[in-house]
Amino acid sequence: MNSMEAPTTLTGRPLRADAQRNRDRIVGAARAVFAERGLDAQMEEIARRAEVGVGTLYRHFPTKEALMGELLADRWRTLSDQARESLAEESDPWEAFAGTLRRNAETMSADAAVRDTIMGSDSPAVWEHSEQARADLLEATAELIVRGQAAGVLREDLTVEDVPMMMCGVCATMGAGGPAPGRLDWRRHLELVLDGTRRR
Amino acid sequence: MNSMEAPTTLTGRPLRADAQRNRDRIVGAARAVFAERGLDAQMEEIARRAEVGVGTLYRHFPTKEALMGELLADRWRTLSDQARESLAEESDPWEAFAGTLRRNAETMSADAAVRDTIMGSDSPAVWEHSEQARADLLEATAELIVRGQAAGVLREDLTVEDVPMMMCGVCATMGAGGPAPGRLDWRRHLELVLDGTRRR
DNA sequence: AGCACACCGGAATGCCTGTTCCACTTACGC
DNA sequence: GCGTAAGTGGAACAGGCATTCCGGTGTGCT
Repeated sequence: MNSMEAPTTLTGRPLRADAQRNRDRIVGAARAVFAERGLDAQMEEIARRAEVGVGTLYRHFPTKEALMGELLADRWRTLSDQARESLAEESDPWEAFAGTLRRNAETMSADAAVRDTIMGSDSPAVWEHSEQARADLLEATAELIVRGQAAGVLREDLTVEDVPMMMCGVCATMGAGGPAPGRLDWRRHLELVLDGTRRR
Repeated sequence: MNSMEAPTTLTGRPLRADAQRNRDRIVGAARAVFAERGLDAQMEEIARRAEVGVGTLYRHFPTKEALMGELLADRWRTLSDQARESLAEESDPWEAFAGTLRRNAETMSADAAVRDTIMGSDSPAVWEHSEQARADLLEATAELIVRGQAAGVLREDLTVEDVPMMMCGVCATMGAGGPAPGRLDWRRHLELVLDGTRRR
């Protein structure tokens, strides 16, 4: 689960050994830099961290958005994997639901770029590449909800679409120590929100 | 309530008539442009909309952040005025609390720049100018909470700081039709969150 | 009316960042 | 070993945008 890329070039041939190595380095560096700096990480920094020239970076990914798109799809795979794990392992429907949201929130708290993307003040180009992966995540989420509702622990009117919405909200409070006075505690925020999804 | 500016120049003298007129135009234009474009509105557009040269704009406000800071303080006055109104007019503690949040959310939904500021991925320079106004808002909010808790309609552990946090979350879903697939409905989000603040 | 000085406009400046270009290396099949 | 297509680095380019500069303009006061 959760691999990364078809290692072929457009002519069908497999990537040359050094090219493949560089590609991996770039993806790794991008993951790190995007995670800490968010969507406005700089291409040059990514290149530097990958110990590669910018030119090389652009040989592998046509634009910044394409690069981010790749990572985004991967992140969504992570999230839906985690959801499906809860679905399989956890027998208590409430814990399965709440636990998934908690775990996924934890994941997003470590990646500023996904947060930025989810809160989406940016171009659609980033999203395009990952429709499928996102759909998978929604599917898993839907199952969690149905199960919770069947057990009578989740409000009847809770929708799949509500979850990304709430997560978007929680992500907004994760901005690493922004200038907003008074500490924001996203874990608490999440608990508050979760309580709002409980069957009264 | 809710005025705007000391109309004096640094030498103490009152502003020249035309200067005062321009200043007003600038503030008006800035309010509009910031409201619709958010924090990354462009100075040139503000100047254009105010029918004024950029130079003039900079004569009145040293930087973009200073200008935004001014508007921000004003917005906070709006919000706390609304809170105090509820406090005075509404006798039902729950409605006073929930109504204020609803009204204030409605206000913020009309102003992209405050939203951006609250979600704060930006410089502290903007905030500085409005500490006082923000403190006022928190004070009013605190009263709403205390009253609600006394009446037993709000969870006992709800804090003043929780409110900006939740509002921050709701604001995140207001991004005017961002690229995120599936419509986000901030009003629903707010209701969900409000339910989370209710006494069980 | 006439003079100073406050004000104005907007072209020009400077910086930041994504993207392109191309002379130079290097992997790999023969 | 050699030739060549694939791959590389990083200087240079381009567009966007806040901010500055300064020659010109109009207000307010006497």
